[in-house]
Amino acid sequence: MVIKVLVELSNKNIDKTFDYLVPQKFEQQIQIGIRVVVPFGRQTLEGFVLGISNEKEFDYELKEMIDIVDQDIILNPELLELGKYIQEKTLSTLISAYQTMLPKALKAKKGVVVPKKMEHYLRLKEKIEIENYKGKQQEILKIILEKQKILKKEANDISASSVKTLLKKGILIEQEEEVYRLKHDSEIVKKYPLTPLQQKAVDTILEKKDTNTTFLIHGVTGSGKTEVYMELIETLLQEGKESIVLVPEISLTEQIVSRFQKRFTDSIAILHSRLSDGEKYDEYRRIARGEVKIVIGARSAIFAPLKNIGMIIIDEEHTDSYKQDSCNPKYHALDIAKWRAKYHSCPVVLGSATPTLESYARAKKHVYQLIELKERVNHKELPKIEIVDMNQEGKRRIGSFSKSLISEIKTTLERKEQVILLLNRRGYSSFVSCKNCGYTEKCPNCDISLTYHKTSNMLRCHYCGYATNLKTECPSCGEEAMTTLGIGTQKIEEELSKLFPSAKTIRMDYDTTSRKGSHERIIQSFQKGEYDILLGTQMIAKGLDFPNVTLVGVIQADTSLNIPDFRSSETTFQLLCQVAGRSGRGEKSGKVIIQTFNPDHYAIRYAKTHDYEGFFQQEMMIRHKLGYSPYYYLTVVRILSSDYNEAKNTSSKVGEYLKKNLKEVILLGPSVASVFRINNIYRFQIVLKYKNEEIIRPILKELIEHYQSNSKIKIDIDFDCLHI
DNA sequence: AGCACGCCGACT
DNA sequence: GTCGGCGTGCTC
Repeated sequence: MVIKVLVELSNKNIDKTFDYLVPQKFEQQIQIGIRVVVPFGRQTLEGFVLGISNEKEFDYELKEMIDIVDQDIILNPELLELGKYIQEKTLSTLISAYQTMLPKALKAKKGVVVPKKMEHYLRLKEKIEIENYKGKQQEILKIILEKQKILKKEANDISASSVKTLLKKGILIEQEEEVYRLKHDSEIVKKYPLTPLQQKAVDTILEKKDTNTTFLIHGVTGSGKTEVYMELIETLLQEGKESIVLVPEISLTEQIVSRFQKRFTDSIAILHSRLSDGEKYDEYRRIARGEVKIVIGARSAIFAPLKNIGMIIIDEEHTDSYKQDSCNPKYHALDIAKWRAKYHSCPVVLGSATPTLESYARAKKHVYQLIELKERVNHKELPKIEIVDMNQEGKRRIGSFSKSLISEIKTTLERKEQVILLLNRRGYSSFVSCKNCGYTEKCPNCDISLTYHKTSNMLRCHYCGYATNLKTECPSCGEEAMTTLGIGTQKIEEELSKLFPSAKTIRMDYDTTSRKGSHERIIQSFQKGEYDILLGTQMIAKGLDFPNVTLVGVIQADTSLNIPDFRSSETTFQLLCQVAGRSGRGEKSGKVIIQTFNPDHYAIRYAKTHDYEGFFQQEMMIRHKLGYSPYYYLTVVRILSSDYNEAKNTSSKVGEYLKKNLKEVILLGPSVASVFRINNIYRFQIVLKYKNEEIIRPILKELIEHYQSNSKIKIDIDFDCLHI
């Protein structure tokens, strides 16, 4: 027997299988999709079995495989196919596609470490008469009779000496078994009756539950999308069908997840980044063995190896973390969802209060079926939003707080209600703005905020390469106040403690949530009313449901507006709508105050009136005019090298090549990437704007292959990129 | 990733 | 003449 094995060769793009002989003793256990250990050169590696045959194709001597890693199949036929699709779609290696689909413990690796958790159990050796035993011994044996086995630890807690005696007498035997790490506690919760609107949404989707249809639920914040999802899932569950639910990031949507968990108890598996490798392995195994009917998790949960999927739900579908863009393969969970839904012939359900322009445009063109939920379940109006023009505040403001925000916080606290304050600072790319008036310099060619490059002290457009010297004097108001400094949550926290010394504030940002479980702790203590004010970055904007929050304040809406990205208006609008939706979810109606230096910006104006449709129309017009998504697809080709000249020269060469071969494609660049140097690797980029993906794929494939053997240059492609 | 092969500079 | 620098290429 000969097997074809795909091994991981980190770095190098050797993406082919190697053939090995199978020793007789393993032949029975060999299946396509399991992992085996093979000798590779002088090293020993794990790899996936992708093919089995009886004769060798080559005339040289084959080596023998060493061992089998798995009894069960890791890559089932669907995942094997899916990997090929990802390879094709993202032009990445097949092995990297398979590796990203799997939890760490099941990836093919070097040294073999399977994190198994073992426990000692006690079982009966043979049938007994319970009456023959008294006291503690009887107590232990009763449990075993009822549950077949008992944890030795538990039995020891009852009476260690009795355990010893029973073992010695040969009445009990001890066995070691692999166990799951996570406890799945059950707590039955009441089902909320659906509103007529929710019921209608459920009915509409269930009508097509056996078809490969994509639905877009456009539901205002508080319209009860989660209840709709749960109802759909329950209906499918009764038919024996499984569901996947994607949420942006479990720790940020803790409240939603716990509602799912309570309703579906032990038929649900929760996958998220804060599980340990062992816990992830356990959850994955439960899914693969068919012990789980519902999988809820962030992006990678889309690969959950369920075998009879009835529906894939993507909540907050506009979330950009559904696209993996930091490492290869750069895939979007929505594409994977569509592929799997086609495979299982089931619907995809997207939900958002602020869908991406792409999704909403598709819904309008009837590519997706649109479902509107325009009412909150509490039948209250959406919270009233007040825009505060910070240009007009002058001396009235105290620090970062306008007069109206201060007085609203004051009255809200007096009413014993809670406040959420959002500081939507995003630190990843530095742009320069005026401390005095909020002005940000934009590229004359691209209408994109310029990025500050410290090394050259220049402002650059990383779309087209335009560059200008940094001026400290603001071109708008004339003040010497152009600065890269931003305000941070810590500074705001300080100001708050001075303004409202008796209010208890809790801060939630990257710094306060890095420890495991800290999100949950912050959310729970705020929910219990231990704090009056929750101050945080955008991680507080999504999904939280606190009935006692009646005021939401946005400290400075401009920060996200000025990010040098063609989606910055959309991101700002989404963020403002999302965070506004945290207010007035209970019996009392809510209020929102947005502080900004750009009160006339359309993203802010449309957010004020909760006018998604209006924003959509306006933003579509702009995207059309500037030639961005959804009118054009965007793909970015990055040229990376530790040698500056090599990177620069190659990027021009690549630019020439693309220009020559892609006549219908609009090329931007080559220019320096937004982060010009990472880890001493210089980065140049070329942006492709196009209507037909099929044209660019073979050309880019050739480009990758051409540079594959070049050790100095790395070509990195992000198909259908969200950001440039 | 490792490790051998291989083709040029400064040494016992 | 040889020792060793690490660029290039291969691993069933």
